[in-house]
Amino acid sequence: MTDKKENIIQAALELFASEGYNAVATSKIAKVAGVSEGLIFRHFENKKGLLDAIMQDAEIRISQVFAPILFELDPQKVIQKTLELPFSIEQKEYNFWKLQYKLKWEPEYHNPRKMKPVLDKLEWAFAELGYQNPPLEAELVIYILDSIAIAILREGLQSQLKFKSFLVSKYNS
Amino acid sequence: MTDKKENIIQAALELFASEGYNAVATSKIAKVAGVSEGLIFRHFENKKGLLDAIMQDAEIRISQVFAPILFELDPQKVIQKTLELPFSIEQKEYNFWKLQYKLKWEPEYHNPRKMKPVLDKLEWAFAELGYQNPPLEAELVIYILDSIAIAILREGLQSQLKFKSFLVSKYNS
Amino acid sequence: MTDKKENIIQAALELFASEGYNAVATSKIAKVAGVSEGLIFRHFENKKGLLDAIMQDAEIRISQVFAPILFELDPQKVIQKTLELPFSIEQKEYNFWKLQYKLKWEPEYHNPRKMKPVLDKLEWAFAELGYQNPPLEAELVIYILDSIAIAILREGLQSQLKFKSFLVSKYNS
Amino acid sequence: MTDKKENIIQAALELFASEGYNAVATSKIAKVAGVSEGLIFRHFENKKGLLDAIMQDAEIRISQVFAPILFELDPQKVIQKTLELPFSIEQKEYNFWKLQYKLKWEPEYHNPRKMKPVLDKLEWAFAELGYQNPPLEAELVIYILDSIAIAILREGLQSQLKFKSFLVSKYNS
DNA sequence: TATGAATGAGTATTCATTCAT
DNA sequence: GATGAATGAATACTCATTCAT
Repeated sequence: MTDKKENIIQAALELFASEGYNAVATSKIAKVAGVSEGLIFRHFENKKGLLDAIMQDAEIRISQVFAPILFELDPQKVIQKTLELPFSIEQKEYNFWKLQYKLKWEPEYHNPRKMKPVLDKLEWAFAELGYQNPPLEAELVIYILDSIAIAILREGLQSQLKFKSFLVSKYNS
Repeated sequence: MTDKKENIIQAALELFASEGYNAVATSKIAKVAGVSEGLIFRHFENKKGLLDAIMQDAEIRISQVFAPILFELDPQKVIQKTLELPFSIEQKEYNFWKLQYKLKWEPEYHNPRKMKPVLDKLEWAFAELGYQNPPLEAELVIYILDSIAIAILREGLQSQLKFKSFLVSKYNS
Repeated sequence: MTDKKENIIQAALELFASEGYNAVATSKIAKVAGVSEGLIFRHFENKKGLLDAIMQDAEIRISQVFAPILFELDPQKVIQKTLELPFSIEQKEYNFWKLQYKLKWEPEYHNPRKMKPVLDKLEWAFAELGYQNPPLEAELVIYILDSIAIAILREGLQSQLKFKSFLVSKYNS
Repeated sequence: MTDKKENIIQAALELFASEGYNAVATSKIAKVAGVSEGLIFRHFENKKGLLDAIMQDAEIRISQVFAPILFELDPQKVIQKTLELPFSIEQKEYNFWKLQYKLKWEPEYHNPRKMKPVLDKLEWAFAELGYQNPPLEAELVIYILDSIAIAILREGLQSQLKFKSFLVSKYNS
């Protein structure tokens, strides 16, 4: 990928995340990316195509984040690693995740499939540990983590750190 | 409030909730409301003023939803009533709540103060019941309920009903 | 004329004079006049009708200003009284005169007929006093006075007072 | 400057001069200029920015008109050349000058500084020729010329030609 | 690949005017 | 006479997109 194309994607990610897809003009993306407006449309079919490209990148990044959990064989550690997920988001990835969460409201971009492997693994872990209702326990953990992730993205990591050990001990049988 | 002003608010609420504030043209609001576009600006200073009016109404509605919890004196019932909140959202209020959750990403409209009374009451309840960390328990419940509410708004009540008894029994000491 | 109608005319005169006819919204006139916007259109056919009414009033006021000159029999005094005209505009009439001068650019409102009597009288005076080219002398005086009046309206009387005696002595044979 | 940008300026100058800044819609400017309305706002920040661009061009044009007077060394000729100014306005520059005079009523655009050099030169000329009150004589000449220029712009050169020799002989000591 | 001028449909907003009360 | 809600056409301005270079 050329430098400029990458610039466009970075600028768009930043702007879409902070101001929202609709609120960002392609002219602004071009300015922030330091390229001509026309170039956006040479690299991407249209504005939506640019968003799609960003979201496609996402799938890969997300699966990389999940990999260590999926390869984990100790059920207790599966749960612990999952619980630690939101606390390990790097600052430079905030925009990326903000956009993911904002777009959850657009049916087109909300595909729960992305979480399915983690959900399954969690379910397996809870089953292994003898929990009564593994599927719901697993889903609940995801819910909790979503809310914490959103809070971190909005208010910063510090504000939520208190939950880290709290949750870990809560799920330590 | 005149009929037409109310029409505008209803149309705007519906459209803002489903398509997002920025994505909705005032001309569309007018058409859906069955009024002239100009009337929107006689009643509200500008498009944002219309959103503000909607969100101001919200504060009242929200406090009405919370009232029964705040007046509850039995700690166990406080928790139970709170847990039941998302499952009792009426269909006709979906738009209203969708908008609330979507706008959480706009700092201007996300004021956690709205939840503070419930949070305090929950904390009190957990303390009464001898939980080790009442503040975090309380906040965690809110997080869970937020996620469930969002899921209900997106996928319907049916998809989440399974959580109702699951949560109630989980918090039944 | 009712109070409110008069209010409208006063407000319109003030606003038209200071901001220009096109730049003033009828809603603003109504607000300044302290009446409903609808009332403007009950009293005047439309916005232009309001301007016309103002300009019709003008004709009368202007002829009153000119009367003392037209009745003067001493040619020297005719000239002197004319020269003193712009210096005797009362502050509260500034808006009125500003509007007159601004509208000179609209052919519809610039009618040189208004000045004709004064011009004729001046011409007669210059002829009486043996000037070589009375018509041009007369017209020149009007030109000078117009420029001075405009300067006074724009910058205040003080800035132009120096011209008063200068002109009087210049035309004192 | 591209062709189209120049077209816009020409169309705007023409329309602003004849109908007034506020009375001209940007859509009309675009139509007369033969460009899309959007282009106006690519080249100029907004409607006022277009006016500003026109008025900036003006400063240059005006100083070019004044140059021959400022370089003149014979005081008598300084006066004569000044007196001839309004009679030498070319027809194709009428719009330009109309706009200058119309905008004199907007404090933002009326800057007397533009005339200062000519005024100073005139004052010097009158002093050289032994006039009693050179500053006022100079200012008076400018006043007369303004009125004549306005009359020419409104009624055509023919109507005012009679003043040319009249004034020249008046100021020929 | 990259630019930047240009477009045309669309956007929020204003405004003169109407009308029921 | 007077109000104020309501309209619809117009206005300044924006934006995604195209295209010649």
